[in-house]
Amino acid sequence: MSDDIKAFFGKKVREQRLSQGLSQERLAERAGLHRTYIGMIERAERNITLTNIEKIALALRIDIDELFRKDSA
Amino acid sequence: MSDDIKAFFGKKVREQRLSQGLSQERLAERAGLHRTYIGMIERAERNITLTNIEKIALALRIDIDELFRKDSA
DNA sequence: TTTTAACGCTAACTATAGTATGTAGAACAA
DNA sequence: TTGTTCTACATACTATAGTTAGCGTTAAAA
Repeated sequence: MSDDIKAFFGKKVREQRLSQGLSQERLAERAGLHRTYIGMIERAERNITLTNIEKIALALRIDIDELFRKDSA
Repeated sequence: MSDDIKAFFGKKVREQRLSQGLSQERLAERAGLHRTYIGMIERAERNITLTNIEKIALALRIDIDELFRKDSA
């Protein structure tokens, strides 16, 4: 349950990142976060906070709620 | 910016909680969190993590993305 | 009144998120 | 080959989230 949500979020980030042809490093630069941190998020190894969720959404140029929508579309 | 999102989220939680006629304490019980913690979230004093975002959404019986939608409707 | 419910706010301890460094390996290009 | 890019992973430090206890206030109920 508490792990599912991290896996869900990580998958969403990876989906969005790859669909935009971004590397983890490029996304990290855009978001002002570290290269390895993005990897940890995608691998569901970190319980990310609200402010970093926002940074990633901004870096992906999408709304936050899109990172939580169940239908990927 | 990093504070706006906390305020935005806190307002959303409060809106939803009040619209369901719940006290902070009742919501806290449902979510398995502490009374004062819910207050801190609503007052934008805490940078909440993903797993607690999920707990609150579950306690409010709504999807997480609803807590991030800009149109309250 | 006083009792109760709800909330704000402070303070403090413990757990862990945030952040960075370094190593290794796969894939592909020169 | 050698070099580059991308990613996984393993630590590890420090900043802060998670959590609880306690006190004060307001408002309504008894």
